[in-house]
Amino acid sequence: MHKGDYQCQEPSCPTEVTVDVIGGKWKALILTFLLPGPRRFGEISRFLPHASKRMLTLQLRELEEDGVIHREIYKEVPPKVEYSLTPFGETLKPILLLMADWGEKYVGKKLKQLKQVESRTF
Amino acid sequence: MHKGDYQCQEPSCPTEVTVDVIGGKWKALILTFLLPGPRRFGEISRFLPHASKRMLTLQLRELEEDGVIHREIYKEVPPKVEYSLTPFGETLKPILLLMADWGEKYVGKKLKQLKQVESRTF
DNA sequence: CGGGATCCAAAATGATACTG
DNA sequence: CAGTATCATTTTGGATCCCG
Repeated sequence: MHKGDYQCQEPSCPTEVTVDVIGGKWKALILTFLLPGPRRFGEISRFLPHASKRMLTLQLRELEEDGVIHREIYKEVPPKVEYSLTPFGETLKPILLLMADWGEKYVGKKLKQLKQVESRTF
Repeated sequence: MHKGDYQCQEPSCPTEVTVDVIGGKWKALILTFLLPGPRRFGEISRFLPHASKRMLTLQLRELEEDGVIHREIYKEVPPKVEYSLTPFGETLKPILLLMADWGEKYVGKKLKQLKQVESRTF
């Protein structure tokens, strides 16, 4: 069978493609946040208080380049920019929902684990 | 509704938990590779030729700490170490399969995109 | 408001040598 | 074979200032 001899040579490895698109530090979070509908930059920023504006911008640009989100600029003063999932981006929905589900189920486990690490320092 | 006011404060944000577990550079790849059954360190390494032994070790340790993989050491000479999914790790299977499916569908798109970037340099 | 540009600190990763 | 240790380098990320 030699199934073990298959090499994951980017970028032709399927899982690697997906990781490349949604694997960034904040990408899955951003995309999940966009699932219900368009969001302004400030909304995303407030949703992810630990991400700097700079990082957010960088991640949003990459998502845009990959064609999963759309950036709509309203010519107003002050400026207004809305981000939304493209039809292509919508195809990620099943993965994003599954990730949210799994995480919700195991938030407790993760919290307990972090507590143990904390207590080690004392 | 104010749904936009929800803040993703780690580690209690569901999606963030999932990203934390499978979001590492090689983690999704490793876990997917382990789906069919146990694998030796060398097999994983050959599957991911772009990952250094050092990185592989680090990622495997983290996956082990998160309880998604098990490390079985056989007291032999030369040493033999097998990695396998734990029952907990198996719960990630739906996500991993979906990620592989999605990637397979859009490998072409990604390749085309990379070609465009290449041609820009000329 | 939604960024871009720049500089710098810190973290992630690579390269290499060594080991039970 | 399956790592560990150390050092060099690259990549990320934060802080700050500026701008339309």
